[in-house]
Amino acid sequence: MPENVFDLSALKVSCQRCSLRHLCLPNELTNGDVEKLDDLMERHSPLQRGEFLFRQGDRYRSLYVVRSGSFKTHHLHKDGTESILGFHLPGEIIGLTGLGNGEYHTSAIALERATICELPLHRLHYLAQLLPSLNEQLYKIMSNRITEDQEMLMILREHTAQERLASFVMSLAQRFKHRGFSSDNIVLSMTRQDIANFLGLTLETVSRTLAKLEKKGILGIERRNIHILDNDRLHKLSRASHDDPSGTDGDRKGA
Amino acid sequence: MPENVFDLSALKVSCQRCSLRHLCLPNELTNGDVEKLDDLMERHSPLQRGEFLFRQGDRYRSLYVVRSGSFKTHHLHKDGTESILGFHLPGEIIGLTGLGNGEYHTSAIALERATICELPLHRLHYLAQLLPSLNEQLYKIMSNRITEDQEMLMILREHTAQERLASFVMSLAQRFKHRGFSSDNIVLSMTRQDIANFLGLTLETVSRTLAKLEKKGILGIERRNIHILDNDRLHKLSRASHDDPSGTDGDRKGA
DNA sequence: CGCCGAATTGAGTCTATTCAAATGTGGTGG
DNA sequence: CCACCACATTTGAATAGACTCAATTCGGCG
Repeated sequence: MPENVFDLSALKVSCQRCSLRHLCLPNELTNGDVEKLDDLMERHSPLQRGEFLFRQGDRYRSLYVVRSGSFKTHHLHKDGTESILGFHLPGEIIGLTGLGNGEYHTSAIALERATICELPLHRLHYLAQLLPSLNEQLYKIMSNRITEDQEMLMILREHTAQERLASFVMSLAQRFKHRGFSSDNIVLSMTRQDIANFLGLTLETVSRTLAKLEKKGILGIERRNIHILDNDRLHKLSRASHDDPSGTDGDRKGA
Repeated sequence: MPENVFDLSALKVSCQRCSLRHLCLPNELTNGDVEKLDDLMERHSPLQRGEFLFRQGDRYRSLYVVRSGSFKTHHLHKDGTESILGFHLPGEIIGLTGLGNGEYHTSAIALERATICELPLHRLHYLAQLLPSLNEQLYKIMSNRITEDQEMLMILREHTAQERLASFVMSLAQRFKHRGFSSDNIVLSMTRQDIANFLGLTLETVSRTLAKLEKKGILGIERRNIHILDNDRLHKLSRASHDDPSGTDGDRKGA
């Protein structure tokens, strides 16, 4: 790649000049505080696709922020099956779980070539004194994370396959948009199986449902590339049953 | 009940003498620190069944700890339906969501007569400086909460009605046990509808499934009272499909 | 005693699953 | 260049678990 504007790993990185600054830990911090934070953070060489950032059961080391690329976190059950707990885009935090008992209870895996910033645990300990505003920021981040997980709970409990997929696509689109990327042309870095696992469906159902959304003219799908053709109808599908009783699509759930 | 040993609201309460001390915020704090915390906390007169502790959309006020009784938190959708996000027993924290955007995104309702302790937000702000160990404790609590929500996600995605119910009952039993109550005789303070909503099922399915567990001799059920008759089989049912491939019960999911 | 909500029980339906096979894609090596 | 393999994805048919609709029972309370 001759000119990759977003390949942050090639630059001498700093929070201050990072394009993700407003999405990430430094959000809402003063310039002086960002400078202090900068000294606490560590950077590393990129991870390749499939590489582990940490493994379930590892002693808790650090809080991580995705700088480029994407990750998935998953929990491994004793019988070998896995549960995907989330996908993580640039600017998002990995490693909020595990502070409680001192070890990660999930594994984090790069879905593509990716870079991260690291905030080691031992620095977290005196961070509250050094950077009170970052301490508050961390409270907010964790609180938001709880809220997000709870929203996911609601989606899983009350939504059909179609609604889950619609929510999933919209969520990704919004997160892309928030990062300055196109919001109606998203690239999936995960497999259908990963999506199915995350949404509590089978990969067949994901495939079928995406095909159905394509046939309706709501999405354009070519392998990992998804074009959002009709945002309004997608939005209606994603939460129609709860927040918007109207609907223009033909087939609906139930009698 | 003429002599209710656990009716803490009748005592002049303090964290130091509170029987919940080791379950609650003061956990792992030194005596001196608990004394400081004591000064930050506020107590109130009891709430009656059905009373709101706070409502969705209220400006964020405080972190709450259940002292006695129980609560449910739920999110109200625009169409009037509700999603129950959790049940809260003595020693458990309410109000971790909402720190992020400054307002509660759920409502908290007493399921029975209940008392709470309150830690106002404006005190949280300087708490990090005053009580560094409590600050760390709060990180742990929030981290654990994220972990719990994620475990709930896994249950909802991969478990049948029977497995969900088994997990739910076991979770309650463990939490009761942890509080010094009987672990094989639990009293439900919530309705079947609440349980169904929480587990992503219908109340009919909850009723039927509980009946099935009773017929198997695993549970004894009389209205809101549940006796755990066969803990081993209950445990197997709750997560047999993932963490324990063996099973002694007759009917299983799938082919 | 009768009302009302909570809970149980029954019958039929539907969504998503399971099992199965085919298609497509990318990479490897002859 | 193309055969071949591994893997992801699509598509089809049948099954099953949970849902919806509906009626009944139970229990508390005025």
